[in-house]
This record gives sequence, structure tokens and C-alpha cells, in this order.
Amino acid sequence: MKNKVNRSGCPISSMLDIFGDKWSLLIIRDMVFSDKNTYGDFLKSDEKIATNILAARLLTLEESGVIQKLEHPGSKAKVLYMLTEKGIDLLPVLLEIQFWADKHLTVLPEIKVFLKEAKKDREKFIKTLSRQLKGRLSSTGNGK
Amino acid sequence: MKNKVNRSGCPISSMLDIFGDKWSLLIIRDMVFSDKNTYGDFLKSDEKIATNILAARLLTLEESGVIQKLEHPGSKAKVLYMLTEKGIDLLPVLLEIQFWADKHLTVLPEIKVFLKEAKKDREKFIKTLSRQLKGRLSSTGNGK
DNA sequence: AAATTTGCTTGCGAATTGCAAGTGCAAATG
DNA sequence: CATTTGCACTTGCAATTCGCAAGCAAATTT
Repeated sequence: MKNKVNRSGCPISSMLDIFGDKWSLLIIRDMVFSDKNTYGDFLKSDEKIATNILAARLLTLEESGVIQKLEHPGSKAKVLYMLTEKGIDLLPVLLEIQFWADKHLTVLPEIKVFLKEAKKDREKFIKTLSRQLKGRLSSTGNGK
Repeated sequence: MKNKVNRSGCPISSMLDIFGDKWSLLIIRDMVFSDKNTYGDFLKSDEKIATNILAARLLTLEESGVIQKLEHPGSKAKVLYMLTEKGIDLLPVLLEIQFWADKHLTVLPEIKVFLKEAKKDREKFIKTLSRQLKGRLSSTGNGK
């Protein structure tokens, strides 16, 4: 859980020191909303991240303590990437980004339906999904 | 209000197409929380943005419709940068980022106090500050 | 045993970043 | 009213980062 830069004491700036690029948050998105958890999974996402960029981002995300590498239960050739609690706690940020995009950008109808649902009871949605994600966490022996 | 890229139909990805760098959100932060509204104001912020980068970001933010350029009431030499409604609506995103940072990163005590206050009644805080920001908007003749 | 999958690493040209200096107009100053 | 200062940028250029393509070793499948 390394702390590299830190342009200022501002929390937004500090958050951007980790996530201020076009890819890092998408990896978290895939883990939160699409249950992706291997290198190959992330490579396959719609935005087509380059393999070297993916490797670099996974490393910094791990160094920042938002994800962790674990041995994959199904195969030694695979690596299991999991969110830490720090990573799971980004869910409200991801949700608000989507609510904003839903209002001000072009969003696919299927996603609009999902967001409408999530917005209906925001707190409960966050609590339920967070619990679910943190549940998986504790079953790895790394839960708090 | 230009639409340049669009890596996928995902709302998070689309938001990152605009804000996926280390500077854009900081400009919005300065406008929302520090009442900054001139080129010089933004240059002076703690993170020391380079002048060419600032000019480039202001342009894309304007093209994305989150800020607008207006003539400065006090001086012709100055330019007044203002948030649009689209920009003001980023407040919940900025808040959640800060709540996350408050929990998981190192944050200055004064800011922790501010965030504690904001969190106490999140909805009211957002409504009040949004109204305030949108109020300024309508006094420029560009309010909806 | 050979082919394929998986998680990377390496090379390299292209694009972006960031520092420093410069430019043109407006406003303040002497 | 001539000159300096302030303001909002632009330009040049070196350094870093990005992104495509290829390569690679270990594990797994056929």
C-alpha cells in the first residue's frame, strides 16, 4: 500500500493521484459491477485497454491498496484480483458518476433502467452491494 | 458543447472521456468550493497546473459544456469562467470522492471538519450549495 | 508431446505533458 | 501620454506516457 506522489493535501487531488487517468476507474467498475477478476477479464472489456497499460494500472492500484492479488482457486495459471475494502468503498463515487452521466450524457437505455433502480433507494443499493462485495472479501481470509 | 471521443456506451467511461486526467476535476473543484473564476485564479492553486495545460483543459471543459466563458464584469482584460448546470451537477461526485478520501487517505484536519459537516446532512448540503451556484448562473442571463 | 491459455514484458513510434519563454491587449502608474 | 504591469493565453521543446504489436515463460488443455 504505497504512497507515491501527493500533489497537495486536497482529498480530490489525492484521489486523482491514484485515479486520474482514463483506465483505473474502469478496472474498478469491472470488478464492482461485472464480477471481473482476472487479467484476461479486464482485457476483454469494451474500451479495449492495452495489455501493458493494464499491467501498469493493476500494479498501481495494488500499491494504492484498492485491489489485491490472490491465488486463483480454479487454476495456478490465473491470478485472482479482488477489491479491498478501500476499493469497495468507491461504489458511491461510481454511482454518482453514473447518475451524473445519466442526466448529462448519452447513456444506453438498459443502463438507464439499472440506474433508475439504483437511484430509487440509493442507500439500500449501496449497502446491499457493498455487503455482497465485502462478503467475498472475508471468505479469502483477508476480510477485516 | 462538442462530443469528441466515446470509447463505449458506459457512463463511467464517457465521464472519464471528459474528466479522465489529473487536472480537469481540480478546475471544477476550484469553481465549486473556492469561488475561483479566472485563468489566474486557477493558475494559483496548490497543485501548480502548467499554463498550457490549463488553457487546453478550459477549452475541453467548455466544449464539453461543463463550464462557459463570459465577459468579466470588472475588467475587459479578464475572462469569467462559470460552471454550467452540467458542471454544478458534479457536486455529488466531488463530495463522494472527498468522503472516500476522508476515510481512506490522508486528509487535512480542517477539511475533515468540513466533510463531517457536509456528511451530516448530505442532501441538504448539496441542495443548498447547488442552489447557490445555480443562482449565480441565472444572474448572467444564461440560467435556464 | 504439441498446441493453447494466461499473465505478463519489451520495443518503439506517436501523442501528451510540463517547463520556460514569449505575445498581444487592457489597465494601472508615473 | 508614455511606460510598466497584469492578464490570458501561445509557442518551442525536452521528457514522460500511451498504445499497438510482438514476444515469452509457466500452466493447462488436447
